[in-house]
Amino acid sequence: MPAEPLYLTTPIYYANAEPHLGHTYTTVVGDALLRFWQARGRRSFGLTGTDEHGDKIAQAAAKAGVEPKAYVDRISAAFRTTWQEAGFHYDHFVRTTDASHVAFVRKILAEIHAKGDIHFDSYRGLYCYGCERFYQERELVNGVCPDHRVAPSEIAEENYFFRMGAYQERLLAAVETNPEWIVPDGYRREVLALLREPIGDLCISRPKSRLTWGIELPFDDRYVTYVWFDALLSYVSPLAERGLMDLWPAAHHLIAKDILKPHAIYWPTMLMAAGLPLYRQLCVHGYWQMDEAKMSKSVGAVVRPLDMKARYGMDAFRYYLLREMAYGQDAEFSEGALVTRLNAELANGLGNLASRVLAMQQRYFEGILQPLAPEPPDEALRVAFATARRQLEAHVADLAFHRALEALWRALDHANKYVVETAPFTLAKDPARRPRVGAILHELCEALRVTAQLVEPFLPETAVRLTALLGLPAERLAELDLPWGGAFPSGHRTAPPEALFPRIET
RNA sequence: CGCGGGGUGGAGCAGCCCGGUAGCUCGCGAGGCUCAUAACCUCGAGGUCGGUGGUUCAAAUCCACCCCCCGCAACCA
Repeated sequence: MPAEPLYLTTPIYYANAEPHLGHTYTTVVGDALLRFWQARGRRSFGLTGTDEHGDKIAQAAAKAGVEPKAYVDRISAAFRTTWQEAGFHYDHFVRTTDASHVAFVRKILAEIHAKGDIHFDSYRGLYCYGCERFYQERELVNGVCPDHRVAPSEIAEENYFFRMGAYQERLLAAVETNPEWIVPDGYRREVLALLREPIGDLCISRPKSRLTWGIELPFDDRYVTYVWFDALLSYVSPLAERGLMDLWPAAHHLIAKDILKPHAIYWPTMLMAAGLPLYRQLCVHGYWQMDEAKMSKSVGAVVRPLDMKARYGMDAFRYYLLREMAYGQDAEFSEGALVTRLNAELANGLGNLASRVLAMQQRYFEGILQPLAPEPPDEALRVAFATARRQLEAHVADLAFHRALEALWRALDHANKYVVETAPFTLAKDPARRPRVGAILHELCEALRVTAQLVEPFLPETAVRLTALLGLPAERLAELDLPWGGAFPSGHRTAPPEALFPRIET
């Protein structure tokens, strides 16, 4: 396994609404990756958090009748408690209102300004006083603001601009020479297409007359910085604060496709200007499409993660998200499909296998493990699980979680066939065949143990429960290289079965 | 106009990057088993892999063109 550490980030979620399906998906992926690599001995550090400044938040707060800080305190807390109740792992939760982050942003802005990459200029555009924002001509409907139905005024405003274009060539070279830098490849091609056009300058300030909810520029107190300089730097500021800057070059950013441009264009040029190394990889995923006709009324257009947890269990929800979407592509979210997978793959596949094995183990041997005595079908079973591990690990390294799970389920299918083919329940009727029955069940207990280990990053609760049912200590979960046959000492006793995934009747 | 993604048995999808028996889940038909969460196993029906042309001994997979569908186009993962 790689010696290089892993610094994994989710986006720093914009704190203008409570956590929904999109946030949850990215965070599930992050959690699964952290668990996966930690189990394999890789040093890792996970970051998530909330992006709390800006227009939209000031407006949302005003609408809610509270101060911006009170508003973001509430939303940020909602994210944190949601992730906690969902059982997600991460090492740091950053808020862009953290004092250390604010200080870090000001420091970087001052440095880039001193270096000459930030200049003051006049910006001319179509401004709607009702919306308090500029419009592009193509956004207007018949020349008027779509909300207020009035023609915007052309006004000039002075602002600070980051000379992003100065780094365009270096950025292009970086994208061209490193094909793994932005994955999947479709998104890299999209970035290359963007870089065929001049990227120009990036407006990075807002006058306080228009927006006060932001970080004041260190070189002009009439302005606050706007959005990206603030938000993107939150990937770095927690490391600086904690003395972990050595992790920075190992940064892998998980994002959805809507924020590709800021991450693939603004961010690397900002890093170049700041004299920091580039992040290691940008991992871009698609959207969950919602077909409202297929959603139950109680769910509606917004899928709340804790509702899903309450209804189906967190592991089933995680399984569905990871199994259904091919990372990078869009997928459709449907509760019906979730239930189908829960029943077919979790309950009938994994759950039922555990149930039948533990039941026989209980019935024939009162839970006591019997000695192994490998025969050809047993060897084939071992090969199936060894193959599953190899494929699963290769697919996770490729972010192909759907294929990783599929690979493990092929082994589980093999195990279910193995039960029918070796028919321990038939052999058990013949006292002379009892040792063979015991050996078969031992093989199956090993299969379940390996399953618990391999599935842990994706279904952490299930892994723990299955390990406990096998009568093993939780630490065993991390011992991935324990040889087949080495998990159960002589006289070991397994627990009576219990349903890991009750079927959802439809 | 541009960019991206799709078009694979009844439904939903994977496979395509690294050409060589078309796979998964659901649904349907028949049978088996009885350890198990009416679960499990076997067999079967059902596909000219959007179209045309090309490369190749060989193409769902590579290339070209075309036809449909869906997103994006300065701040929703």
